[in-house]
Amino acid sequence: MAKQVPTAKPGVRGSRSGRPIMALLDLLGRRWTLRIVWELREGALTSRALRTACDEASPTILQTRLTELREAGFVELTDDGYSLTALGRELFATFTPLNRFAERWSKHAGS
Amino acid sequence: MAKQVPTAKPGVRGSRSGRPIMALLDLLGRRWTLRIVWELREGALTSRALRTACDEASPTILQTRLTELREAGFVELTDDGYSLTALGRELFATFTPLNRFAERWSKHAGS
DNA sequence: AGCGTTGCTACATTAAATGTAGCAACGGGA
DNA sequence: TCCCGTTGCTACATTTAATGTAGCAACGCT
Repeated sequence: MAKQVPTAKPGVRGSRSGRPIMALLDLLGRRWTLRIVWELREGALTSRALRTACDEASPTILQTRLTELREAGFVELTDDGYSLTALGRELFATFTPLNRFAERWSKHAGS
Repeated sequence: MAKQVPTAKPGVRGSRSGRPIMALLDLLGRRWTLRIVWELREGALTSRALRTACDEASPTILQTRLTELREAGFVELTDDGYSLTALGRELFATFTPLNRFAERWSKHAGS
């Protein structure tokens, strides 16, 4: 079963400070998590396709992150492969300004 | 000197794919990075104060992340301690929807 | 049956983070 | 001037996480 409360696993301190943003930052601040959500933005991917999209990251860690993301309710496994849930799509939507910011950042090109 | 191009260090694959968002996701997807930006949101903090804010994270990794964030142009060291640059404040601004999302997520409370 | 794909796991190696300690440099006081 | 607290930062041994390679069982297809 999925967790009933969106609390990130222990391992990174500050995960259970009670502030949801902390749990979220903790979860998103783990390797490949942001990338996975990003790669699923346009639709479902099979585990292998996701692995390819994530530059052949090790299946071990992808599986770990996918499990975490599923427990958090951001990702689900459908007949088409892994896919963002409605909640996951909401999460991705918050990245949109981040993407635009990244473009500006690249123009900035060093301090 | 700071890097001239906002390319995250090697170590995580997909850092130098040419797409700025990838380099940014890579940088932000490292432990404590998001948290540090978050904790600096309201003003400068000394390295010790930041460490306290980050739940006594090890100074080693905080220093590493601060160096990366400085090279990326998001953080600077002022007389008052570590502080977000104008660019860093822009970055933080993109977190605002994330914060609101985190609140919704906590209400959602498991799938 | 045979093949290819799926999601997923084992496990040894390598890399990163942690925790504790402590450094040199600066700034007050006394 | 000497002491004391603070600053930013580093060393280093231990613990934890990620990587890379291999391979499993289950499903679908022909």
